[in-house]
Amino acid sequence: MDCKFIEKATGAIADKSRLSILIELAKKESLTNADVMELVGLSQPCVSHHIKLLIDSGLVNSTKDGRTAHLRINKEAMQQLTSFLEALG
Amino acid sequence: MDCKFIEKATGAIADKSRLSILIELAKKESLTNADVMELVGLSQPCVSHHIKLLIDSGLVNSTKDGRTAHLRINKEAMQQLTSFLEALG
DNA sequence: TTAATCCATCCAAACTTTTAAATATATGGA
DNA sequence: TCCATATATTTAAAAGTTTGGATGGATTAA
Repeated sequence: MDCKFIEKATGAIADKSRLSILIELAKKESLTNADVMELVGLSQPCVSHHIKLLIDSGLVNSTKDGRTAHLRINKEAMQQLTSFLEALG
Repeated sequence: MDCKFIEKATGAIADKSRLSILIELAKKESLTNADVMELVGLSQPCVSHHIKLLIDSGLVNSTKDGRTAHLRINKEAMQQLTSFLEALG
């Protein structure tokens, strides 16, 4: 039972902006930082910080294509979180 | 899609002490504040505060029996959270 | 009724998170 | 090379969270 992962993952989700990002990623498969800026209406450094948090939590992956970073949901991590919470209920 | 509930619920889980409480509640069915104090090793006011947060999130229910409060997992809420996260992955 | 128990609330200190301005780094195109 | 674009980092302020001491209300026991 990796509680540290659960804490980080739930903490990453527990914010209006980051939750919007995750919901959008579930629909769109991939987003750039610029897409996220438009989505959440925050400054570029702030968006960059939220994205870093999501990546650090393990729930999101980033791959760089030239100067553009593409975000995706990490389905395995999301599945791991879901299974854990399912076991609590 | 009730984002406010998801934010509150994940925020409630995203803490070492509260996560311990939820894990214990999944095992033991019911706990008193005194049980929780022993479990997490924090002061009574602090435990009371964490429990309030869990109740406010909807993930935990409290019923009072005399002066003793008994906590339980709210399985419906936990299920709702789990379904939401499953849909993200 | 008095004392003890269980929990909630108020307060304040320590710590963490959220946010943006300024700045830095890295890539791509002229 | 030089400039524009995309993202990251640094710094700092404002807001929020975590924690415990003191205190209060309600209930039970003596």
